[in-house]
Amino acid sequence: MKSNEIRNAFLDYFKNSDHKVMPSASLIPIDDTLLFTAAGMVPFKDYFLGNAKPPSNNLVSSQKCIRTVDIDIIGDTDRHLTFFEMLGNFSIGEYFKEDAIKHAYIFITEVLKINPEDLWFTVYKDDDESFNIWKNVIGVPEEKIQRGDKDNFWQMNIPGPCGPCSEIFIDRGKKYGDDGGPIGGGEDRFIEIWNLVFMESIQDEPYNVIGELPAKNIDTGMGLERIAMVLQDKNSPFEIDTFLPINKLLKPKIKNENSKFERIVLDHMKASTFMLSDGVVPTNEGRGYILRRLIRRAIRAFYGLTTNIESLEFLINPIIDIYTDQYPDLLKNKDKILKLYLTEEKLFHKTLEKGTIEIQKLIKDKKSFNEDKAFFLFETFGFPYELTKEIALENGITLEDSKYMKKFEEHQTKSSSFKKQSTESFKFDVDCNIFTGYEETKTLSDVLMVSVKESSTTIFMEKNPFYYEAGGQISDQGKIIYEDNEYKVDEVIQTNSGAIGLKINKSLNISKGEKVESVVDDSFRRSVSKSHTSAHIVHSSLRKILGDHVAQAGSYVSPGRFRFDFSHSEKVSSEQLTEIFSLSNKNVFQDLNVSTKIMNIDEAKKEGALAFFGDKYDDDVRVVNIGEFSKELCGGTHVGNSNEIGLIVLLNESSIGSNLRRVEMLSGYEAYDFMTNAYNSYKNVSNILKTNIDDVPTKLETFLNTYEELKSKINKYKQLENNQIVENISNNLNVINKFKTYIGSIETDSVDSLRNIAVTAINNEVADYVYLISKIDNKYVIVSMKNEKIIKDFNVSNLVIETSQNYGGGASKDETLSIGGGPKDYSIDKTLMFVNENLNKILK
RNA sequence: GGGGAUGUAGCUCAGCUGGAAGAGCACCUGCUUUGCAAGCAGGGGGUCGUGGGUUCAAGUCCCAUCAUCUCCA
Repeated sequence: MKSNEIRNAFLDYFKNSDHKVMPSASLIPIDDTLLFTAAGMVPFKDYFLGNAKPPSNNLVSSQKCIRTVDIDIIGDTDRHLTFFEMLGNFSIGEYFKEDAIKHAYIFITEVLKINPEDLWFTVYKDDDESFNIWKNVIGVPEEKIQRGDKDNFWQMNIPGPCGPCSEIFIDRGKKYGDDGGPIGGGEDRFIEIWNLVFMESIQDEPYNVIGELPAKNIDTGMGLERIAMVLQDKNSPFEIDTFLPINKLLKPKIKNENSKFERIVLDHMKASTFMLSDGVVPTNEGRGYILRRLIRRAIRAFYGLTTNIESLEFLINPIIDIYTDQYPDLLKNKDKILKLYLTEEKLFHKTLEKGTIEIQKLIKDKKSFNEDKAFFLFETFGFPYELTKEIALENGITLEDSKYMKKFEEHQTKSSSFKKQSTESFKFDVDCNIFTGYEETKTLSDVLMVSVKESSTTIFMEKNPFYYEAGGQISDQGKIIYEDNEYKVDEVIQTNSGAIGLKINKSLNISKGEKVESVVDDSFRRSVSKSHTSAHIVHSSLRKILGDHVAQAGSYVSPGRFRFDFSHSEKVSSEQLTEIFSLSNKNVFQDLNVSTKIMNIDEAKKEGALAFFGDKYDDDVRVVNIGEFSKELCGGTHVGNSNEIGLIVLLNESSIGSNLRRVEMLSGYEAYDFMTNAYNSYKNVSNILKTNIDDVPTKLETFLNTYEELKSKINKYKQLENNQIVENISNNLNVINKFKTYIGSIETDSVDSLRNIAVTAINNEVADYVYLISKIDNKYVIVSMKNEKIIKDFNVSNLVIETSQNYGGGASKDETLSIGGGPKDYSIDKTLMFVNENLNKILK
């Protein structure tokens, strides 16, 4: 069976068993605590946690996934992949163990027609219920059901649902390993194909089971690549139909066989293609960094396979072809994928070149080149260790992996010292309170819960107009009114379950059931909304002027001020910026109606609404329309009409990492204020220049030109003045033993001049030795110079250092030209006398 | 979030224990040549990332900050 057929068979089977088919979500989860969608249930997390209502209690999906925990072992095993598709059926509080097991068994044996005799099963050690279902309901022989420990218990790293699971294995026969079943037998022989998770318990913070879940859930996952491998009778997933076309292209380029490298290239290029398509941009942190590592590892592995330096670009189009039916976005994003991939490849080449230069520098000193240096190269320049090792070997240096790894681990522990988040956790037994902030800024409501801690009170109302920081928009500010007293809201907080609470830094005596009015600061809210709507307009303009590859990478929306980060690989030219912001403001002045609509996700996508981070999975999403100009999924607050924004002003465009740019802007009154100040300054300039505003640039230019002319004239005069002084010197020379010397105090205005005088006197051979002292800005400066061709064996700096000490300073140690001085007062005459005496002794 | 490195002419970079801002390429002018990175002579171009501090004196030392690269989380 082809992968496509398996996928369709799976979806069809469950569709016919009363499941709703859900499309594959983006690889970037909405949940920002996760790096990637790593399992089929990730997009449904909120349903399982009870934070949102599912469109149907029974769901089925084929979900694209990225799993990077074992990135380092990819290629070493037959089983691991970075990118894979997860087939899964889910039940939120409807069917449980028995039906889940039945469905799985029927699908595997009847639809996929796998011989029941090849199947093995595991259950959690205490889970007799599942054991009995397999044994009695399905009729599996007892010896083929094994009891496992941790591997058969599913839990997340947060307090919440957890539960035992049952796994289905296929015995691939003796040639793949030892007897003994999945627990105890050969790993490559007994292949896990399906994991059935029975969410039935609740765990607390250190992950101990503390009770039963009121609504029990089913979450299952079957790796498509793995089942395809079994059905297509291949040794590894790299040989199945979704790898075949690219494998065929790679094979002819291979000069040095290495199955690990080969697998890395295939796997990582596929994963990278999907990640790029879903909007991940290679950068140096978070998701982008994972992507960068994947791309770079692929390139490095490819270099291990071939002798021709060639781009791996040739694999991208075929990968898109393989998946284009199932994931049409790939084709749509083709240009973006290729462009971003190639810039990353180029960047990596640069890194390698730079690293090569650095290693050549370090390896010159062969004795001191060691594992520490190798790690330094890796850590600071990203130069791969294997390459360092090779180059070291060419230079007769052997590096020990264990020493290198020790450095690596030190670095890891140093980096992982994370700062503790001080999130207070509230046990809150109400789903969610109601957000009224879209309609009003003042709400009178019942108090649901109050938490008093030390000197602060956090109040949860049934209804609440305060916006909690999300989608870049900062939390609202305001107050609450209780028994005619007003209290400032110091912080808006959100519980794990999504309820919004207002924290007041005072101890208040309010109890459940009382009425409290919460009031959002109106002008604050209006100001934020102006910025948020502006951000959408700018986003749209950026895409129109720069292209569709522009994707939001983050934003910050506050009153009057907002910024927008987006993927783009080069500096935005000032012409483009002008275009972008004139387009944005034109739309502001177009009086575009801003409307929000709750609509079906598919419908919204069909209409081309832009989604920020991945796709929302509620059937109903909130879409913000700004006329026809912008359409985005968004939960934030907005103005009613674009003209309320007033004005959008660009402050700055900059880079915030490779492939990431940031624009910072002002909106509303702040924009006006900025422009007015700018205009006033400009007007001031025109007043100072005594010209009208339009002529400022030309006038300024002529001024600058004359300034330059004058400057050079002054320099000329200064030179003349200096020459005068030099001439004066020439008339007052003291000849000591044929050497023409001058020792004296000079009146001048800068160190530069003094030095210049000395240099002119010596270079023009007016004198053979000068010692000049000058008082400039209440400090003493001494310059002494000799003609090194005539006076040898004499270090002029000695005298300068010695005399400078009287002034509380020091001097340079140059033998020919020494500069020194100091801030303390000391008699110039005495100094000159001292120098005279000493010079006489030295030169005679 | 934590570590490491870098920021000097349009580009690539040098600048040691503080003491006269440099090289190569590119550019401009002239000459010589008209053939593969042409040669010779001359020239323009720098707030030494930014802001403080120490010092008689900071590209160089200290502090802060920004940007870029890189590793880890």
